[in-house]
Amino acid sequence: MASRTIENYLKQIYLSRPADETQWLTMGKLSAAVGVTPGTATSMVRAISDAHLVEYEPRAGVRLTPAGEQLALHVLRRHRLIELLLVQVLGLDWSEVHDDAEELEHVVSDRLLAKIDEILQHPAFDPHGDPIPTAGGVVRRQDCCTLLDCPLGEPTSIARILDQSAEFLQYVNQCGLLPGAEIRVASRNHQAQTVELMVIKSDENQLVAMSFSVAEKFLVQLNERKK
Amino acid sequence: MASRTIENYLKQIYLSRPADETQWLTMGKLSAAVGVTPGTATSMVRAISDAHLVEYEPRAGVRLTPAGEQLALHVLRRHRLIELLLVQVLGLDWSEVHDDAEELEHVVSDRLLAKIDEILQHPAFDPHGDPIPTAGGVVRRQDCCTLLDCPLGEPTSIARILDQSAEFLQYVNQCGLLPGAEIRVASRNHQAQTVELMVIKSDENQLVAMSFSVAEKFLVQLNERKK
DNA sequence: CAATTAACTTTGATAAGACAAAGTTAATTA
DNA sequence: TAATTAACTTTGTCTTATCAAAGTTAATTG
Repeated sequence: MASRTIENYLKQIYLSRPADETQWLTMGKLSAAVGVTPGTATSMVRAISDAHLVEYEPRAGVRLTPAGEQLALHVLRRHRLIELLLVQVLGLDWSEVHDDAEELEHVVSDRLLAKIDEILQHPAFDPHGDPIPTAGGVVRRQDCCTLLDCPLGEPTSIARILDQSAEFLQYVNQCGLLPGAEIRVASRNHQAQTVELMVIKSDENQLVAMSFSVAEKFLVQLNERKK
Repeated sequence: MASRTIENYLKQIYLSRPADETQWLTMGKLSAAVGVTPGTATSMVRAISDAHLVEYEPRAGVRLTPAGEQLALHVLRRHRLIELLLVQVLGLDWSEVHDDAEELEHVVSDRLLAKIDEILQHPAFDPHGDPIPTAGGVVRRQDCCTLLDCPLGEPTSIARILDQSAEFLQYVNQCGLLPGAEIRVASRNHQAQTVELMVIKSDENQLVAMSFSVAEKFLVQLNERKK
């Protein structure tokens, strides 16, 4: 079995992988994501490569093998199911569950995870809108775009928050922009680098403004979202 | 903070400590309990002793300091609250929760533990009848005796199972001897080294026989048990 | 195209935690 | 009391994971 350290590296390699699948993840980005010095990342990646979980090309970077990706997705599945459990069953605030899940994801047994999955009725998304890989290691594709490139004026809803830091999620809470929230993007100002959007609530609507860099952290859905 | 290894040593020192508080726990027993070679136990105990969590007397053994005992009780509190959560909320069988709890006890944050405690409504006992130390590190005394030395003929009930192995607990399940079960000890045969007892069920009673060595693993209550 | 620089790798050292095997104590037996 | 033995400690080595600092590559810039 892969150590918790290796599980962490694989997860970060997966999460930080470049959009273009032919590209390598550079060691600089990986070491930053894992939180170790570049030299440490190099030697760990060499070891993980010996176990055929990643391909490593010196001075180019690192890339998951199919086996490594499966392992990464299992870790991610654990992480996201646990987050949902903490929110839905234990009643923790969704802005606070990330750190606990980060630890728990490495110790929860398959048996326990199956039970959690069952209790939550095989959910497809975690509290931040991140897709939960299936037990078979398949990620359902989400048809999403960010608040920067979605159509203006059309009613849509928040699907996913990409920044999981507690502070940011508390801001998201205040704005009422949690996954599922109904919104309409009112305008974009390229000079001011801001987006204005309407949050549609049952009682009253609310206008929210944010910078482009923040708007990028919100994904909105294009098609109907299942479950 | 104490490492997970140290937490484990402290927990085992607590659980294996001799009944007489002036006695030392020998290194042989400790190494067996932790599952390491004697030499490893010696060097770890030296390190833990440097941190003032235990007293160590070469060739005599080891004993918790007040600080070490508090830490041990916190680990035990986590373990037992987690076991109860897994049984009551996640619906796992009580014979299967020990191993998961063994891992989870080292990673659950104080915040999460407080939430678990709240959801379970501040329980006093885990599924095996083991007392859950309070957040302040106090263990409620149980007034118990084993099936070997409790009075004959009197109605009483099972309070606690001392053997937590899955196989044994499955046997306990079959006999219907879980904590809370109403029983009456019918007879003891010192020649055959067996105890016979009546398990009082709503529909019908059942006679169960077991050896002295197994009877010792059951504690029955003397006074009324709270909560 | 030489000099600079950013990114990466290598090297050497360290800490935690473990084992095997050799060495030591102290109790038991003869 | 000498020999034996069980229990414990010491010593040396290993693995995993880390850092700091020195060395290397390759891209950028003047």
